[in-house]
Amino acid sequence: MTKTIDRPKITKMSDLALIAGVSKSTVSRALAGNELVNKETRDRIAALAREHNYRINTKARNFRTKQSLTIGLMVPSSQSKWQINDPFFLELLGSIAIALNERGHELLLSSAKLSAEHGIDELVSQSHCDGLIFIGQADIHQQLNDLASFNHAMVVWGGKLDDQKYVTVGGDNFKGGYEATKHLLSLGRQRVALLGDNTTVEGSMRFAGYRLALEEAGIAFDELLCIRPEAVKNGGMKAVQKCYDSGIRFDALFAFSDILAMAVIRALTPRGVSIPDDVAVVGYDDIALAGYYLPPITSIRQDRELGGQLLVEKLLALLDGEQVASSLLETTLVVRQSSVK
Amino acid sequence: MTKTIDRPKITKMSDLALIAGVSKSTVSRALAGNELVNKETRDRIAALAREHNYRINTKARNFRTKQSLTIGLMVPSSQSKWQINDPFFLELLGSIAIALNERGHELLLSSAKLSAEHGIDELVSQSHCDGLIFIGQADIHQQLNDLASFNHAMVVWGGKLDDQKYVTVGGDNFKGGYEATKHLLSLGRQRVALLGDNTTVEGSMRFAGYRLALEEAGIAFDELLCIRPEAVKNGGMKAVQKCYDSGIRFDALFAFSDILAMAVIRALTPRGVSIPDDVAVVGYDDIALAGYYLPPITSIRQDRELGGQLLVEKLLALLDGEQVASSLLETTLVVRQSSVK
DNA sequence: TTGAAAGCGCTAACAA
DNA sequence: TTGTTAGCGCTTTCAA
Repeated sequence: MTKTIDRPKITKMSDLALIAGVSKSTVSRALAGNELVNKETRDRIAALAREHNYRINTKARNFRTKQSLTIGLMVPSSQSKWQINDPFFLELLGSIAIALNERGHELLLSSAKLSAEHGIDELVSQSHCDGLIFIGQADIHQQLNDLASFNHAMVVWGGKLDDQKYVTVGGDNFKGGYEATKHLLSLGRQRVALLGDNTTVEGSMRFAGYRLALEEAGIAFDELLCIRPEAVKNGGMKAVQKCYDSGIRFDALFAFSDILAMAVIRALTPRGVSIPDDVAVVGYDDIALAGYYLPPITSIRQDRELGGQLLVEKLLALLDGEQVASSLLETTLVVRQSSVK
Repeated sequence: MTKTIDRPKITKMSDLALIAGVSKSTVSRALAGNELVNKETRDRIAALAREHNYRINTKARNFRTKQSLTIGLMVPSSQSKWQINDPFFLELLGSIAIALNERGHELLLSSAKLSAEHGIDELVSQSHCDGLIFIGQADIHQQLNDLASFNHAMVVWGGKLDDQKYVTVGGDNFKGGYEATKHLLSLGRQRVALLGDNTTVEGSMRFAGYRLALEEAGIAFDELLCIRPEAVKNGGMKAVQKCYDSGIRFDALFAFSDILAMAVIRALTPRGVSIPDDVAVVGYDDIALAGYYLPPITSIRQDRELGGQLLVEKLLALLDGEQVASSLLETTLVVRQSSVK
């Protein structure tokens, strides 16, 4: 009786070692590119591995080396669901994924909501990743600080705060707010309204920029022109409608996001207000669709490619035990037809 | 000399076992909620774990159990970069993340491009996940089939094909195309143009629906009215402009995505064409921004919440060794002002 | 330059 | 109901 000898399936290092006629350790070293192993032997083992379709077991490897080459991404949200309704975040996400991948890491998406019982630290220790990227500080600055002091490798997309213990990468919100407003004023507009939440970290800085620009132009700040989006669906549009219908008039508006800028346009157009003739509008973030709108939206651009790259670089540096500083990214004004015909 | 006895840091199960006065195995069972262990003991150990801030080592656990509770998500792209420029995919991504999380799984984002040297199977074996979700079949149907026959747990968002060996969840593209066209015809429009790539799996089915609707209305198909977006930035807009400027006229247009519908509107509006008076436009996907556009865009809605949920359920069932069938999701027409005043 | 051996922290078969 | 024991597949000292 002849046994059918089909090539045995190579699933572990020891199998490959057997075939190669060397020890497990040598295979391990060879596959890791360790120079201790003869270049010749190394190549031979690599070839053998390829030939037998052997792939190192990452789970065993990660377990043994106590690292995963995986980075977790969290989008803090006080809401119950994973709410990346902000296209900007999504675009940033893409650039982070690319940057990580180029460096041989994987990206783990955490849809986890933060709550009292399930704090961040629980998430962190549960998640199978070496480091963390947070997109947005929202209202969890304190929690982030706590986490950072626990010595977790983490970076945050957002603004820099005085007492902050974590590393951030973020656009210059102050400058962005300043430039948006200045642009509107330079068009000769006198009554520049504001639409956005100025209680968040980012919002308050944009607000400060807005105020400075007004001040420099010698225009008094008018609380009535500060519109807060309501916390409901189409909240931005409703707030603007309410404001306008109450008789308040303005000839320009700076919105804290492109989505809000679109809301303004949708609110005012049906009321016979022409954009930009009657009201010039500037948004923020310059999301892809900003240029697709009608009229195309003037916006403050934040470089998400660079942002994602920096977040990743800093985090990996942190993991290597290096000292890392926060970065403030340049913003640029992209002029389109929502402000200038 | 007195030794300072600070509470030892509990990092492994055996430590906790020592404290609890039981064996490692019992702790393991207790923490896993195994009913074999006395409810009393179980609770005691759980309390102890919490008290000592012990968290099970997931890497060791995953290694041992040969599973990771992690699902990989891939967006096939022939491009060199991770191109989720399609907002619909991003919204689907969100619902997948939520569905996975509710079931205790994590989501690994693969930004990997597919190429000749680095095929899918390599990606799969490299990645640390139990199963895979593909968003879109694009042009890799054959590769997906190969992969599926290799017995990989995988589900695909997309259309169902005859020779397909993998499980899909997707909208009814045929019906979607049919309804979009029928809607336009029901408005009394006679010359319904089409904007989209009808060579993809999804596109060809929408195209078939379009043709059927025309046929039923007794309107001859006109090749000239089929506009293909160019493979460049703003390709949709350019293609429509070129078509229009060459003198071709139509009174309605069905676009294969909302983004394309926006492109149509941007292309025609400056030429004095009124939407929807002169040309009624229908898009596809009903992305969040479709309702935000000016005019708001009539669109074929695909239920992404349900889609994400089904993808996840099917994949987990597959992992449990169950037999799973593909799903065709209902589409609904959402009428807005781009087609009806 | 290579091999032998120990062990990462956990689970699960088997025994008690 | 609990404990004992034997690994999972890999990396890494240490010794040769």
